[in-house]
Amino acid sequence: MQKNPGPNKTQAFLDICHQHQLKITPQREVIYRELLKSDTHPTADTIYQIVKGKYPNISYDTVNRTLLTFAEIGVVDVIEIFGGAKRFDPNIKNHHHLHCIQCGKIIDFQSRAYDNLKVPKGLRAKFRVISKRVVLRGICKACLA
Amino acid sequence: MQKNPGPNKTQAFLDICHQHQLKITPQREVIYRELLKSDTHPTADTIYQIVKGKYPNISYDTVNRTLLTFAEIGVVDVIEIFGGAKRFDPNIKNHHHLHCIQCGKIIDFQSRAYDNLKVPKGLRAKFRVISKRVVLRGICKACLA
DNA sequence: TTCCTAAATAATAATCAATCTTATTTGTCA
DNA sequence: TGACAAATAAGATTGATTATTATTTAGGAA
Repeated sequence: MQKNPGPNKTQAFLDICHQHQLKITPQREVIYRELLKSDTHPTADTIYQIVKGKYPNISYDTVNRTLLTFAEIGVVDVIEIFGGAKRFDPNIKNHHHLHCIQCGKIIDFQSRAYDNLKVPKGLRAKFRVISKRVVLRGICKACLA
Repeated sequence: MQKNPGPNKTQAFLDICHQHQLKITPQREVIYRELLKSDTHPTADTIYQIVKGKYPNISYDTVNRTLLTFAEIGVVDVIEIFGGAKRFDPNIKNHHHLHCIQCGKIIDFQSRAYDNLKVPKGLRAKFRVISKRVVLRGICKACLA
């Protein structure tokens, strides 16, 4: 029972690439596909290691650049983790983070309430808010045990 | 009219060092003093450049290690900025961030409402929350102009 | 279909932040 | 004061990311 990206997501990806005048290359396709299959916020290097199994000639730079390009056109999200490499997340729905300060793990969660947080009145004149994210730092279940 | 750290803050700093059995070295004192004077969330390198003016022999490693030590004993806060070096913040009161995605600036703000955010019910069993931070990403006033 | 061109890639070098190693120096306490 | 553990300086090392450049290729035009 493997998670299946489904043709819909893949098609949407191709459409967005076209919208942005990005060429569809085998590298981009395989990178996107592998990222979709993942559920652990992989780093560029993790994706690189996986993809290299199928395309031994691919370079790390291509993987990293491609993932950043994906972030620019909005098909993936980039997560910055304290003290570590960037992580890429195919889940682009607005979400928030649990950050375990023991093991460093980042866990996504959804919260309608957090999505709808009110921006403090005093700020509205000084800053145009585009997105909101709540980061809860603490200890995850595994580390508590 | 320069911002003055004041003897109280300095004394509190010395006390906390003693509590943690940290030796009081000239390097630690000057690094702490310069960080207190700053209001721009400097990086380790920024502090290094400033301190080097007074102690030409100080090494980057010492500045960086010292700042991390300060973070461990809770006298400074560490901020992770998307795609950049760690930044250090002498303001350890709970606070939140505006992150301008244009110029990269981080602006602190206080919000009682955000401090008191409710943790979603479903999470409480899975995660022990220690601190909460809201990051509002958008465009700052200067960049809007 | 074939050709052309701009875009993308691979390979490598360079950069930047952060950490480690080791010899030396220095706070702190007895 | 003297001893010793802690801290520092200097330089090397690691790891992630970005830049450079020559080569290849996707995709539109003829």
